[in-house]
Amino acid sequence: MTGDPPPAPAHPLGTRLGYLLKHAQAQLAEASARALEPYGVDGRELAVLAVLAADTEPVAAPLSQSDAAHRLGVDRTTMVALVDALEGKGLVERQRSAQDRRRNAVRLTPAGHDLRRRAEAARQEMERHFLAPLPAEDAAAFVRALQTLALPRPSKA
Amino acid sequence: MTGDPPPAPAHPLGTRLGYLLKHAQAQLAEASARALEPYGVDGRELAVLAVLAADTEPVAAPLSQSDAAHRLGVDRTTMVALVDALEGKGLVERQRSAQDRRRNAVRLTPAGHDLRRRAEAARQEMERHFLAPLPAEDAAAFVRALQTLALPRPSKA
DNA sequence: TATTGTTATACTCTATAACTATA
DNA sequence: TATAGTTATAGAGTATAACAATA
Repeated sequence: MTGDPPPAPAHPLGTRLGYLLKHAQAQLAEASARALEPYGVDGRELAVLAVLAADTEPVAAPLSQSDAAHRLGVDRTTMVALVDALEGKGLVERQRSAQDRRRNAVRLTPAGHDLRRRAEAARQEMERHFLAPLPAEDAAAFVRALQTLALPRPSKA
Repeated sequence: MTGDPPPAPAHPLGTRLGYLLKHAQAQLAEASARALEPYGVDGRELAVLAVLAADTEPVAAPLSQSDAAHRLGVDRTTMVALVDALEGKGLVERQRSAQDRRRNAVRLTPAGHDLRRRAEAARQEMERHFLAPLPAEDAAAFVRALQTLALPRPSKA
């Protein structure tokens, strides 16, 4: 009557979403650190460069630190240190806005544009490798599911 | 010739695995905190109770702090504070092992067993709700993919 | 010598509060 | 009054180093 017990999970915590997400992130963070190490930036710094590049390419007004912080989902006080680091590496420049002198226009330098392109390619390659244990369709479905779960949900409207 | 530009991603970072995993975890952490708040434990503490319960139910020797730390994937110094907290809440007991007096046998108290059962039910319900935006099959596939990606890979053998 | 539990310490990431200069 | 940038500070989480007790 008592059926076979379910195959004891090799990892007793392997069914807990919290544990799985935490460790998936840890694995990715390690791979990301390795992949970006030659470029002298970490994942968060590269994300800042990406955000700046995305809204700088047209003739549109460059982003302020607050703008960038908002798009990145971090506090504006966190962005200060981030921009400090990137500026110290010569990848971005601060410039007081003429229209509103409270704001710092943050722009990619030519070196910043160049590094961003190369580091982004490395990141994409790293992500491909990270997802490689999954069949291509599963990998795509995984990313879609993550987007559904991670991006703001309209439920609490 | 130039086809329509790809629908600008509402989130410019919504295709970055690092960003998605980080935010998915943040969403889950929030939901977890809410769900477990009535029980007075957080997700990590509940995971400790689960690990202890899994290996205590048979007559097997109870786990030491090191054992528990290893199964949880945390440092043994981290486990000290975790057991301190759980002991302070009356959910576990430390007992010097008679066979090896260096080791602390950590056991669930009756209150610990009871709370673990109830809090685990709440956690499972929380996870169901968290995954609810996904069709059932996608949710199952997502968890399987996470297991593949999060649990140790034999690649570096 | 090696291991367990422990403490002290330090480091990362990030948020809050308060200040300044501008608006 | 409100906002942008900045600084100082504090908290969470976790790791490393060193020590005592035990093997």
